[in-house]
This record gives sequence, structure tokens and C-alpha cells, in this order.
Amino acid sequence: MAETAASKGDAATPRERYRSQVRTEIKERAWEQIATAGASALSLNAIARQMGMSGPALYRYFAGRDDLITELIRDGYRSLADAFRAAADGGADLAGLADTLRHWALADPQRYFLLYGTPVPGYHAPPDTTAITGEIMAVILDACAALPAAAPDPEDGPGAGFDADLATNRAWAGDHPAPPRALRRALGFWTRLHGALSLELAGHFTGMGFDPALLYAAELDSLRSR
Amino acid sequence: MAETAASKGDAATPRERYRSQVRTEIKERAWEQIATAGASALSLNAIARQMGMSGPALYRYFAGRDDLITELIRDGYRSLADAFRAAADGGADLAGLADTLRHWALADPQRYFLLYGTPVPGYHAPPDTTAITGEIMAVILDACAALPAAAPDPEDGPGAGFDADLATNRAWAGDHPAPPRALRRALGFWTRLHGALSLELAGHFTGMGFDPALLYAAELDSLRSR
DNA sequence: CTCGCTCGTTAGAAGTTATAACCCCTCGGG
DNA sequence: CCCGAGGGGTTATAACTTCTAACGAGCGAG
Repeated sequence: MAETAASKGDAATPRERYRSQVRTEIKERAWEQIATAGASALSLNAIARQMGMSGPALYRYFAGRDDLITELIRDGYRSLADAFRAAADGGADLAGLADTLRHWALADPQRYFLLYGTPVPGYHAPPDTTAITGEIMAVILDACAALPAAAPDPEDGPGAGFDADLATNRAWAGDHPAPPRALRRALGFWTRLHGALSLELAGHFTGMGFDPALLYAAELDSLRSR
Repeated sequence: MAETAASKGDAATPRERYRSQVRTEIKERAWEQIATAGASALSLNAIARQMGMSGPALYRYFAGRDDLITELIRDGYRSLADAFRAAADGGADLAGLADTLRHWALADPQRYFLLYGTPVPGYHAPPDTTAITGEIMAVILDACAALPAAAPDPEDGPGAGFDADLATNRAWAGDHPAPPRALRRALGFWTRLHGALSLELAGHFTGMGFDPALLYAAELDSLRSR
């Protein structure tokens, strides 16, 4: 029964080649639909119609709507991880990573929200996506460790307490040798930029007048000192 | 034809009393459904079934699904604004506001995401919700203005550039007399806490080990200095 | 007391996801 | 070269959804 194979990259048999080709076309249509109408409006029927085939044919390629979305989420993380890695390989520092993140998000806001937006209560990410997020976090941690050390903050402030927590709970950083302070900066990179970016993408700043890019830059700069 | 009235609070005629009573019960069921299955799974039919009446009867009370959701969003903002105002009236400072925000969000994560989560591409908030968000922002601005002034940051840094932008584009703050630095802190309060909170609520921290409350506290503390 | 309006009903159209059954044709092993 | 197994696509169907239309019954205002 031929190896289950499946790596879409190289296809041994012509059947598998055709199969993976159709799969990627389905996903392309899905991305178009998500970009214009959001993930909640993604319709398998509409995709099939666009591809000139009718309804249930798609179930040969994806187990269902959820399965397709899961695949799209995986591809989304993969895309972001690749962008980060390419930037890092190009010599980007933390500011460069912030830039690539913003451009990556602005290029397709709904893709960003598919990864970091409202969660579906029932949904649980498949274990292999956490591997990709770990890859992303590793790049951020590298950039944070390369930054000059920040001024120490008060001995008994909330920052110190959080550092102590991070000193013991650092499994999420893999075996990265960054000090707790760098771990905290990496988390700050994530949460602060996500805060500014997601509110901008969601349109909560429209009509307020100020430049979201400046706010983003200021938030990024805030990581330098703390 | 009796005044259009409608203020659900006091009902003149028994008909209007009954009507607003049914409306609020519909919204209660809707909130339950949203809390358990998310806003995208909200079903008018299911609500009608739960209330013992069949399908299209709900269209007497709401123009459609979107209209109901819009109403829920309005109520959500109203709820948050009331919580903030109550905290401020109780003498809460910026840290107190952060606490009420976190508890309000943790009490019903899907309600938080309904307001600040993934936006629906077509949807535009009705103008009266911006009035409520302005009310919320006013409370935050008051707390920010009451805080001791932070240390000045570098003359030509991103912070200074953003302050200059805020000095001219401050219409969103209404006629609040806060200096640009306080405006920036208010935006930081919003974006940084939203960043930490939304990622926590979305479950992106689960399995990472550290305590999200400590991260939240550290982010709040970061506003003191910058 | 009566007429009108509101409320709730059922029926139906146009969507959706998803399963089942069927058919054709390609592809690969003999 | 041939032929059968299975992959790919089809239609039919079920069970949903939102939402419109037409109809009946009862409450309440005048």
C-alpha cells in the first residue's frame, strides 16, 4: 500500500504528487478566504466551488473544517518561524525581529489572528505546533541574550519576584542558557508587541489619530531598559 | 402607537416590560453560550430552544445574529466601564484598575475576547460604543495623571518621538488635561496589559510553567518607570 | 366591547458541514 | 500487456444554521 509518505515536498508516485498539489491549492484558496472574510467564514463548499469541484470531494484531502484550519495554523507558525529565522540569519537584532514581526502581521492580519487571536474553546493545538513555537522562541531568546544587560531593578519589586519565578520555571526556554532577565525580556517582547500589534490590527486605534508605528517603536524601545 | 421608549430599565406599558424581560433573557442565554462555546458558535436556534420557543420568534426581539452580538458587545463595554468606575470611586489607583481588569477578564474570557479579540472583517462598531470606550479611557487617564512623574527618557529616543506625536494627536483623550507622558502611559497600560492578558486567556502560557499573574504584575510595574 | 397590534407559530428558501453510496478511471503488480 | 484494487469525484441525504413569509391567537388600548 505504498509508504504513507506525505511529505508534500517531494512526491514519489504521481498520485501523491497530484494529491499534495490539490492539498496546497485548497489551502491557498482557504488563505484567500480567511484574509478577506476571516477564519470563521471559511467555507469548504465555497473552496470546492472555486476549484470547480463539488462539495464532499474535499473530504478526500482533509478530514473536515477543523482539520483544514489546524493545517493552516501549522503553516502559519511555520511561515512566522521561517521569517524570524531568515531575519536572524541576516544579522537582525531584537529590533529587526520586531520589524519582521510587524511586517509579517500587517501582510495578512487575519493570519496573525488565526495564530494569536480569539481561541476556540474546544480546540487544542497539535503537539508539533509547540515545536515550531519553541523554534520561534529560541530566535527571540538569542536576540535578547545578545542585548546589553539592563539596569537592575529594585530588589523586592514585582520584577525581581517574577525573575525568581522564571529562574525555576524555565523549561519552556528549552536548554537555552539565557539568564532569567533575558527570559523576562523575551516574554516582554512577545506580550508587549502582541499587545500593541493586535490592538492595531483589530482596528482599536483607528480614529485615535496617533501613529501605531510610533507606539510599536516605543514599546520595542521599552524593552531595552527593562 | 405609544412612545418608542425602549429604555429597558423602566417599562411604562406591561407589553414593554415583557418585551425587555424577554430581551434580557435572550442575552443571558447568549452569554452562557458564548462563555462555553465562544462567540462564533452562538446559535439563535439553540437560544430559542432553551427558552422553549421556536426559531424565528427571536427575530421579534433582535434583527438577527449580528444585531444580538452588537448588543452583547455594547453590554460588555458597559460592564467593563462600570467595573472601572466602581474601582476608581473606591479609591483604586492604576494598580487597582489593573487588578479589576484582570479579574473582570478572568471571570469570562470569551467576553473579553468578544471586545478585544479577533475582529470580524465586515463589522463596524456602532458609534455609541466609542462613547463607552472613551469613558473607560478617561478613568485610566485619571489614574495615570495621578501617578508620580516618570524619569525623563532620552531626548531623541523613540519615546520622545511618540510623545511629540501624542502632543498633537490627543483628540482621543477628549479634553483630558493630561500631559503627553501620561497619555503614553495610558496607552501602555492598555496595550501591555492586553498583551499579557490576552495571551494568558488564549492559553498560550499553559505548559510554560511560570505564573501569569507575576508576569502581569511585572508588566504593570513597568508602567511606573516608563 | 372591539379592533389593532404584537407575539408566536409553521412553512420554506438558501446556506453550511459531513456521511453514504456509487462509478469511473488511473496506476501498479503480475 | 492486462486486470483488479483503490483513489478521486460524483450525487443523494441528513442535520444543522440564519432568515423571510404568511398565518393565527390573544392582549390591551381606546
